[in-house]
Amino acid sequence: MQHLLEGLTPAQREAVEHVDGPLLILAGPGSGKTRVITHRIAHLCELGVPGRQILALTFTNKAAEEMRARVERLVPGHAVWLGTYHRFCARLLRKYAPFLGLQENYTIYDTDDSGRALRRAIGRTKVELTHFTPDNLAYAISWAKNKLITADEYEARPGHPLGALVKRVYPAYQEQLRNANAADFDDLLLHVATLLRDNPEIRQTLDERYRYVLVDEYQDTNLAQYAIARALSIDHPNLAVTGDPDQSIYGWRGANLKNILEFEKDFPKVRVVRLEQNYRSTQRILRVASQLISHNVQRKLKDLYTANGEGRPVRLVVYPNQTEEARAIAARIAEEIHAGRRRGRDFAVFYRVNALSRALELALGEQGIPYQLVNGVAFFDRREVRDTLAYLRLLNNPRDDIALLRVINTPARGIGKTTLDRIGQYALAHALPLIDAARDCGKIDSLSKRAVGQVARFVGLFDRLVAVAAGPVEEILGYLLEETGYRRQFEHTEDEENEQRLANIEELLTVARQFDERNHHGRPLEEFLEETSLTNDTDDWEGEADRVTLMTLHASKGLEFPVVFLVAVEEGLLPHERSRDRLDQLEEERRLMFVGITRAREELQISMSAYRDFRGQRKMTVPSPFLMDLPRAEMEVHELESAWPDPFKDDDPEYPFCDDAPLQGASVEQTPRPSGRVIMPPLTTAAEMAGGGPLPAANADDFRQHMVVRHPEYGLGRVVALSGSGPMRQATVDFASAAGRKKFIIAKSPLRPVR
DNA sequence: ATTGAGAGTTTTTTT
DNA sequence: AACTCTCAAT
Repeated sequence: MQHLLEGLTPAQREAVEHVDGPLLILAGPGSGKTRVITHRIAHLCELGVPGRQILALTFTNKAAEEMRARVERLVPGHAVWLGTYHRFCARLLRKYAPFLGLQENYTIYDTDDSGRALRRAIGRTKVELTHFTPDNLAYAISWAKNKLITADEYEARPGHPLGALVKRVYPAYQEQLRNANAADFDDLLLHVATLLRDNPEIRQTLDERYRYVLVDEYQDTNLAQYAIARALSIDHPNLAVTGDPDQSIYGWRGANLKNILEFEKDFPKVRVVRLEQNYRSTQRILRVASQLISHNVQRKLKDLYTANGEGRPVRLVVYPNQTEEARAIAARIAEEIHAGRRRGRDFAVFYRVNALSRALELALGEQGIPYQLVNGVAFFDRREVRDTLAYLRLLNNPRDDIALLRVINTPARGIGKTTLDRIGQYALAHALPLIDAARDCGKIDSLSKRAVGQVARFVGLFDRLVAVAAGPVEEILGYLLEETGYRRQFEHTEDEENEQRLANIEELLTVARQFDERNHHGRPLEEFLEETSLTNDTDDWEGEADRVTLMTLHASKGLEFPVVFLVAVEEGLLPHERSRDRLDQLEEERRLMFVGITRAREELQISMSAYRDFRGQRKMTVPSPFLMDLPRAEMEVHELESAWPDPFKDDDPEYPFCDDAPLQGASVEQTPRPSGRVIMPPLTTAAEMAGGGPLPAANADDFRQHMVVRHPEYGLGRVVALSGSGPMRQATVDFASAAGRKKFIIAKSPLRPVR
């Protein structure tokens, strides 16, 4: 037992040794929170608490996996229930489905599915969507669910047109789901919360069963999650929550900061432990973080301190455009790696939105640096994967109309919209799921003879598939891919896209095989579907892999890296344009940046670029107001006084900056700025960032005839001729500048393609 | 019923 | 820029 307490501070130890009664751990970034939680779980285990009485809830799969691994290492073999809220609820719902009008094989609809269901519901209610989009409605319904407002209970605020619409559509949508034996993400929580509220015996049983409940990232709980945690902690109020109000970044998902701020009201006898010492970052990084977050008004004061060293100055850099930004970062990473000072996995680059990853991917690719994109295009969102899974879902839950609509004509079977409409009408009239209506297609008069034949064939196919649906998932998949002809449509073509599709299908088969190996009980299909619905990526972030990590700020929460780059800190992006108008949203954006900064252990660079291509357009940026919140005086600021172009006489948006800016690494004091607007002209080229070392060679294969390229001395030019190959490949370039026409050996030249 | 062109629209973050 | 949706031609 002693090993669990070794090396802990008194505060940490207090939290770990706490056994009965409510516990609130207020943990700043890098304060060893995960360590405390996992050690506390282990401690409980060693005290003899059976693992099944411990319930640890997280928000992300990543956090859950991390914790599971650490608990397993500390006390192997204890079956603690550890996972995300959604997964916990999904499990519970399997068991108690009938209480909520569902069957145990219910389907979990993700955002895409529920959007489709919602569209159908809108169609059924015949409401006019003149002023709103389905997305508006979806958001409003989700909001209501997070607030524990059911379809029956929903009341529109007087004079709110959207509310009036929701009042009509929400029940219809809910009926869709119920008929399809499906639940959306929000339902998972809402149903369980309702279950616990309306069934005292069940609540009591579960309270008894889950004696010790832990909730991580409590600042991110919404009302439904809050209600669930509370309901499980009435007879046995051993609820331990951890969180940091300054790291609340999910307000848009209904997270309610009050839950953590008022925890002490809910449980007057709570023990509060504050973990404020930071073990992660240098003093400088921490000061930047503190200074930034201190600008939030809605905040409890908190001191962050560390015994770590001063560290290197935090750098603030302005680049001319995002390509330069990405290249400079890539070059810097490459240099550190080649010099043997760092490894790939020491680095992370954070950005506000996924769309910003592309320039970075490209630049890292040019340098040959392996990187890992976290939560980019989610594997399970790809069309072929969704199609295939839809087949599985239909097999598992034949009432899943959304799945049926997805697969009935995929691949094309000559069952078109008209046919489907007619079947849909029949289904509606007879209160049948679509599959049963399809089975009755012979009785539907309006159908053409040909249509009846096609539909009947599909039903036959479906029945053949159902016959194998109890087996291992990989077998079901393999069979259905053949039998449906789904795989065939991508085979025997040269099409690169089709090959990618096939590869993804193979990948899905691998996922299935791995699942089968791990799971030998009960209902493989059902559990496989649950797992895939609640996970968004197969290649979860592997801290082990020696790769540079690229991810959104949201995804970075809970992680740490020796070196962090935070890019595109620009007005409209961070803070995001949709968060500008409301103070609470703006403060959430600031917290988001705070989270990003505090991921860094040793080095941090914050950057923006003067121009950015976004949504297909090149625009001059405005520095993020958050940059004004930073202690610029003690940072290493890279900027030039003179080079900022006049935005009003910008007739050449291509390249407003000279390339040979006399830029040294020395820190430049920030000058006073007029009228609250930061003037931060650019500087810093890839060459400069690389510390004056030789430029990494360009990849000669990237050059094409007519391509626009850039030369640090001659500026922009166009490739007029290419010759040779490999290291001797030459390019002839016409420069716009006085340099005129020049010839280069690409590998030895500093030529770079533009974008 | 299927395909293709053109228009139109969109985009935060996650389960 | 990339994607989806709509509508018309096949």
